[in-house]
Amino acid sequence: MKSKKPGQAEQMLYQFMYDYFQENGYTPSYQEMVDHTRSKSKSHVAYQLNKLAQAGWIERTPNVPRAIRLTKTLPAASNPFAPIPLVGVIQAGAPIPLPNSDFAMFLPDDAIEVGHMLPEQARRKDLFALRVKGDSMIESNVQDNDIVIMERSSEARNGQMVAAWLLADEETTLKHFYKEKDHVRLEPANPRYETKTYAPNQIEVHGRVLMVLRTC
Amino acid sequence: MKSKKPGQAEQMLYQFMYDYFQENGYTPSYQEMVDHTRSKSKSHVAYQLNKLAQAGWIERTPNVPRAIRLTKTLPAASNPFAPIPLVGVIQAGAPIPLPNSDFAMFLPDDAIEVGHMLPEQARRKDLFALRVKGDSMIESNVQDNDIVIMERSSEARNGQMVAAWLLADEETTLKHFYKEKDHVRLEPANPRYETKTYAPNQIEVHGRVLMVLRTC
DNA sequence: GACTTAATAGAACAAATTTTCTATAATGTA
DNA sequence: TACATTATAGAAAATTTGTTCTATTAAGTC
Repeated sequence: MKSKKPGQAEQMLYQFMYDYFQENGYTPSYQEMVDHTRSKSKSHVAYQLNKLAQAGWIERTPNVPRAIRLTKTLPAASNPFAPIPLVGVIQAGAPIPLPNSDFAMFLPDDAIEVGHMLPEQARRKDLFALRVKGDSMIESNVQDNDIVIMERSSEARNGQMVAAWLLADEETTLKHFYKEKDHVRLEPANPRYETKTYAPNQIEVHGRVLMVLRTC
Repeated sequence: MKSKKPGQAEQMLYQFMYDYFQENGYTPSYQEMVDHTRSKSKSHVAYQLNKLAQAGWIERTPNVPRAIRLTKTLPAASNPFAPIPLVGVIQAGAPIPLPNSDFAMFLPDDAIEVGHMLPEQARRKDLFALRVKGDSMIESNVQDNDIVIMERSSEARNGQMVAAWLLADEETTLKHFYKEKDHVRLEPANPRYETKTYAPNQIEVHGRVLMVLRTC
């Protein structure tokens, strides 16, 4: 398993593929790579792609045109205002399943989009946002329809507001987190809802709230 | 120009393409669509794709395999915690060009990611986030390295904090916006920086700040 | 019901794309 | 220097893929 880092040539190839994908929504063909990089043969492109694959930068499906997955994220060299889709709900009251995986109703003339952008940074975080449904956190200043910005994290300290995945119910819920001797307590901030406890292996913390965003 | 809405069959086809793309990073071939939808011929798939294209749901590049762009966003039917890359900087001090379009150094072992999610919502907004560089907004409680969550908007009211694109410099800057009789004033909140005025056609407002996020 | 239009298949075709193979230059190494 | 390894080309071959054409069925319409 010799997986050296890609050389400069491969990096440039990757950059080209990245920009191309950003621009077109699909990856370039080998010929196009030849036309836009220093490589002058498709076989050489294949050669370089093998290296990128070995290094874990890309994933390919053999024999399928334009089936390259770019796994390394690059800062957008193009329009920093490019919008990105934004979907998802989290339950703050009685938990309900979020992703309505059934067909039927999905069609989004009304898809919200959230552009985004952030640069490389020393202490990078893995952030995500959820729209809150339910009012169980109402006393923590989180209301129905708010958006919570969260840091992805599988751990939490007591008192923090977390997004927790309930294994048994296959649902996500937004609650205050308290770890006790042999169980985990998830406590809503609204006295109308009850506090529940779970075995530690019955919940997964997915992230903790960094900030609340009210889109009004 | 008869662009009726896609029927249920086309919608299902779109859903399949969407899920497929979500899963594989590239769109399916016509044959694969035949295999996974009710259509039993590639020509029929092409027929349906034409409708989707007419309706503005997809964009295709003729004669290019798997070159379908899905323009409608669907709620993620899968993992709502899927991370999304997050890149971009905005200048709050003396403007600097943001996207370092040059090659050389981009390679982001340190790409920040911001997962996201939001559902369909009545009053949907087009949001995006920027990392702030510079300290010109320091008195408005926006510091270097902060992230501002913004609403995309080409208009702004006086006093709002906006991301403005300076046409002459091809740079984006974060300032307070004031429209006056025949020019626009962009005012930093830090007295160490000067207020500048621009002809209305020399700046483009791209969005206004909804919220500040400190990732510390 | 007669007739026009839309929806659906199937097969043949033309085109684009990835692989493979062979060959040559460049580079490193003992 | 001799030798092995890595980089680079070129062209042919094998696949995969989108397109076109013809036919058949279903659906609307007067």
